[in-house]
Amino acid sequence: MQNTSSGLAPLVRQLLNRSKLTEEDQAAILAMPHQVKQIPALNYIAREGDRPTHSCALISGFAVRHKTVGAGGRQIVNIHMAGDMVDLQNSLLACADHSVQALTKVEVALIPRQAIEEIAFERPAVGKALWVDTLAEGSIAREWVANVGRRDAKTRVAHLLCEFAMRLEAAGLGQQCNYELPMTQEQIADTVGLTSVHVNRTLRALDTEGYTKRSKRSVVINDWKRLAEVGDFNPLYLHFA
Amino acid sequence: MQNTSSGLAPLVRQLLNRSKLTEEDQAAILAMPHQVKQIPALNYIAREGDRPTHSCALISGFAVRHKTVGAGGRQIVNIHMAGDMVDLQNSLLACADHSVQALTKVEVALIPRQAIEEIAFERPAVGKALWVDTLAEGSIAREWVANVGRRDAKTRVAHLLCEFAMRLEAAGLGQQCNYELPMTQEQIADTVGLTSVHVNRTLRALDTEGYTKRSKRSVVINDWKRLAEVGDFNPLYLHFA
DNA sequence: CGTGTTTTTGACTTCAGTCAATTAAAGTGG
DNA sequence: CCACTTTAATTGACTGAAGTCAAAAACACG
Repeated sequence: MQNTSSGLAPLVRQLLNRSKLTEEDQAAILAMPHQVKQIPALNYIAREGDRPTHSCALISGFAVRHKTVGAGGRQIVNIHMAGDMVDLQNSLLACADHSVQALTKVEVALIPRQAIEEIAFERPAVGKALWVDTLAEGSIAREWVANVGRRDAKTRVAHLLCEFAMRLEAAGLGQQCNYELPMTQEQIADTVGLTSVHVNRTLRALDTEGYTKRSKRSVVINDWKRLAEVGDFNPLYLHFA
Repeated sequence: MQNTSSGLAPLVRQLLNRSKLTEEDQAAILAMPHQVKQIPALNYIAREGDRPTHSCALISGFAVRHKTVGAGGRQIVNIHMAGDMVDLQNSLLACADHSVQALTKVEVALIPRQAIEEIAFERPAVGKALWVDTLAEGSIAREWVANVGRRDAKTRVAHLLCEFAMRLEAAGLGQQCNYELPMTQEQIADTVGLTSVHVNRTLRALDTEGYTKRSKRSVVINDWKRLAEVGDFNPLYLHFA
């Protein structure tokens, strides 16, 4: 398998956003055994209750992790893009406590659990990079707790737009101030803990007040600083080196 | 340092809730260099923006991690009890994105960052246990996103009471259906994303409707199953083995 | 005891949800 | 390429859960 053609190249790219890795370490990651799989939009990559045997890295497309609550609602608890490990969570822990769903058509690399554990402990730098990614993911989840717990609708939505912008750019998938948001307003609602109707009104307000310019799914951020301000957005929690 | 008297005994106990560790591995954890420190209630163990040089395991008492949002509110994003690693997060990542505050008088063990990294890679079982704990913590954060994002007040509060009950019992610090909740109603409010007034009304309602019996800070759960039901509580996400 | 939290309660407000209908966009098959 | 469906976005009128403000009661503690 040639390095640059490995399906795991996006994973390496993302890990480098938070950790240093030698050429050798990078090559070792690229050389991990894996199987590429296509998944159509809205299909499930994993389901709550699964006991997965493989870890899964996103090669292209977008996916979310979500939970279903008793009252029938759903809450999106993570958004994933190319290069993200989608379920280290599901791999080291015995049982999935949430589902992973493709938002768009998606390509994933399935990596045997064993291979992840081996590389993590044979190559400490790689192990540490994966661990750091796990921590960063936890950090993002905590920021989301604060976002849905203590911010009003406008701030919440603006915050999401900012986070997505920065992560996209870090993943090399778009520009921070001009990108495609691959989500319906209903999916945004399930992410920020609002209803789709209110998300609609809020997005509209952000447009009207000149923070953004949207058409279809495309988002143009007119003034990053101003949007970051209404969104109470401080990128520290993303832990990009 | 004798094993049973090591300040790190609670840490080992907690790790065993999610991972298997040989006697040898356990001894190695207990033997990590560390310094015990007392911290009075409400003091800070770490502050947002710190660049910590030590990791910190809780030996006794309770602590929270919280974030401050622009509008002046605060959101508690984690609750910690004896045996929890309070800031692996802060230790492997460069910069703390939240503060850690003692809820009660607290004893912590400060462990040099280096020592954590060494043991993690010299003893894969220990490294994996720490990693699993990191993942479990992320899992709890995700459940909190769902709790705050998609559940109503009564459900949220009941869920918190259930989570606390289970974690206390797992940590060997109390009984699942009869424990002391070391938080004011205002702190509960900052945890579940409500106001203290509404938390008061909600706790009262749970009492009136017979789910719980409270006096001061003590909580008695009359019927676990019923409370878990209104709280939409499924302990899977805690990932106790 | 007195002072300062914490808990409780009541009256009123508001932000976001609900319900329902309309418009716009994106597919689909002939 | 056009009628036909389906999904997504938008808008308006009304509701309701939780927030705000303010004051009283109950504790906790030096």
